[in-house]
Amino acid sequence: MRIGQLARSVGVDTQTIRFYEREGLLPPPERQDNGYRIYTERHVERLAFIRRCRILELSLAEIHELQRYQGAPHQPCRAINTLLDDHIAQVRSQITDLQVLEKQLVSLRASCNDDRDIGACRVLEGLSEESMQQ
Amino acid sequence: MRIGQLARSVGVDTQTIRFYEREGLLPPPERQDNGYRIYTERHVERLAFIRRCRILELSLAEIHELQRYQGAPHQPCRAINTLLDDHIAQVRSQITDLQVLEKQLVSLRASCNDDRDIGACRVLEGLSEESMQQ
DNA sequence: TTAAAACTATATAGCCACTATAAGGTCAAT
DNA sequence: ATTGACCTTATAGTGGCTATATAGTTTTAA
Ligand SMILES: [Zn+2]
Ligand SMILES: [Zn+2]
Ligand SMILES: [Zn+2]
Ligand SMILES: [Zn+2]
Repeated sequence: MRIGQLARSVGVDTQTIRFYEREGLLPPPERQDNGYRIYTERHVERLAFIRRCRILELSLAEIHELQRYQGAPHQPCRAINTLLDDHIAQVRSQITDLQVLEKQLVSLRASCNDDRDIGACRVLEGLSEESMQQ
Repeated sequence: MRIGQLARSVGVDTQTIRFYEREGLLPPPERQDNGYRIYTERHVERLAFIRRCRILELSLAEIHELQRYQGAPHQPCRAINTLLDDHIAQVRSQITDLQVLEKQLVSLRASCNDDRDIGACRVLEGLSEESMQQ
């Protein structure tokens, strides 16, 4: 199959496929005489794997690491689970940070209503005050 | 004061200050004969404002917009509050997305322990299965 | 006094994971 | 013969910095 069909069947852009190839995540496929890339079912699976990892927001480096593990099936899988644990920890830390952020924003927003002049807007005041610093 | 002192007093890198100047967030300061930038207290305040906005993860475009509002103090502040409301909505949506992500990751992680061969690792299986797609 | 350290300047590239644009070659159908 | 859909490579842009290279200036210390 050609790149367009692969792209449609997995739901990514053709540019993204070429990008993954350049980044070493997708093996370079055979070429037709005219230079067109020709993909196999293996490529579909490989690309789908990448996409599922990306949905979980694993980085390309992490996906690369997982692919290396796939090539060594007789080693213990501790490293894979460690990778996942680290990623989960990072997602949790992002959530916590954003929750702190949300509180600060809501508190700032609550300091003003919509019926003031900008010159008297407490939101702008809040952003201009030293007290808001951290 | 020169750029280094401004940087230290607000807690940013000198490069960041020059970057903000290029982006139009910080007005170009006077220069000494040798070309060195000379800043005033106004610049300190302006940079501190930017930094406080950045702590709240407002984008440079949003900060630019707020600065424009500061120049028109006799207009109603509705636009400011709308900007903040939009930003809060976006932060909340990020939190929700990350919470969904966390659940998926934890569920995937729970499917395996550390004592398997990579060839039998359920985490890798999960990432390779079509069922995980969405 | 001079050499080193610390500061300043500009310009340019890199980060991440794409996305967009340009400029062109290939192929099937009309 | 031309349209249109597809393919190719190369290059630049996104955001908000951060790092590097190269060079000029000021301050400090031997
Ligand atoms: Zn990760
Ligand atoms: Zn207001
Ligand atoms: Zn925002
Ligand atoms: Zn496992």
